[in-house]
Amino acid sequence: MVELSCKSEYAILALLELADCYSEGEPLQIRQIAAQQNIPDRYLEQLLATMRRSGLIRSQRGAKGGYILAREPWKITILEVLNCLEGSEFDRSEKDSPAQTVESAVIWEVWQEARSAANSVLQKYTLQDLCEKRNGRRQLDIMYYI
Amino acid sequence: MVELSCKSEYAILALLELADCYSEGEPLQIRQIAAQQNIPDRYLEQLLATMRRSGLIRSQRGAKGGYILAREPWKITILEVLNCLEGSEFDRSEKDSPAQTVESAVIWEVWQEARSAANSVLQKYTLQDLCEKRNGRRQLDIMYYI
DNA sequence: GTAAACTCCAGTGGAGAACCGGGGTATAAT
DNA sequence: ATTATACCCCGGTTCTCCACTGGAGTTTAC
Repeated sequence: MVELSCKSEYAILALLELADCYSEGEPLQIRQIAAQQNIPDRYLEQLLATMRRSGLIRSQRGAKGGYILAREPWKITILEVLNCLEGSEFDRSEKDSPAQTVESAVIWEVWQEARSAANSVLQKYTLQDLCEKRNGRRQLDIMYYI
Repeated sequence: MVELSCKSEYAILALLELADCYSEGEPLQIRQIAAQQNIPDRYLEQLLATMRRSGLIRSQRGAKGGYILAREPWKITILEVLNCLEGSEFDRSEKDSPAQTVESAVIWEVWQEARSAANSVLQKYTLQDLCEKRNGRRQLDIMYYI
């Protein structure tokens, strides 16, 4: 019914890369992330920029520069990431519309209930969780290969 | 994070109208629904057409024609309505993408989990439920008015 | 001071949303 | 039968957003 946008997937993929080398303290560069995850680099650049502006990641300019997570991987939830990207411009004044008619209000409430159900799922997963999930999956793949 | 489309809201509003006069067995006309809920009628026509094609409502052509719910109001869930409208054209072969990389697969699974959490909320509400919610709300409004 | 990175701004192509309009067809009432 | 009333089908339009590209500027390591 609602598809995950390409944008959001790219962003999460990039953050997973950053989470991987977070412990090393060395910044990762756009090019490397883009190559690793097969993302158009000029586009990824924009996504990283918006994530930087909302304080999810930090950037280091100049040669040997790149991006680092602003917090530990287990302190960044998937919900945060998606909110940061999807909610780019919104004046809450009318997006969270008070709803003109009674029926609209009722529909809106149901929709909100569904939304918050989804959100609570997205909130319980951190970047760390996804990394571990992935590692587990990789192990499985290796075992099948043998 | 994800807004309810205008289209879907219109559709549900229209169905609520149809649910209201379902017991009478008389068809309701586009114009009346449009006027009642303030929906552009030529647009509403298209939405009703797609809902008819997917068997949610029935139509009566000619003079004294109009639309009627195909089933009782408590047998139509909000999820059904949304699925019918949003999923217009989809070959499941690649929308439910098997995901190329391991990380994509992991992300996709989390997304599915969130989606199905939202869906189970949308599935538990029927048109009947919304009508009752609305009636309750109207009662409240009257009481406040007094 | 130069190369390697990020930063900002601008624009393009395609897709879908939200419409509008015209001509066709079925049906009830006369 | 004819006519008025409604649905039916198809097409086009405008607008916005997504995914992506490009260029000129800025910061930093060496």
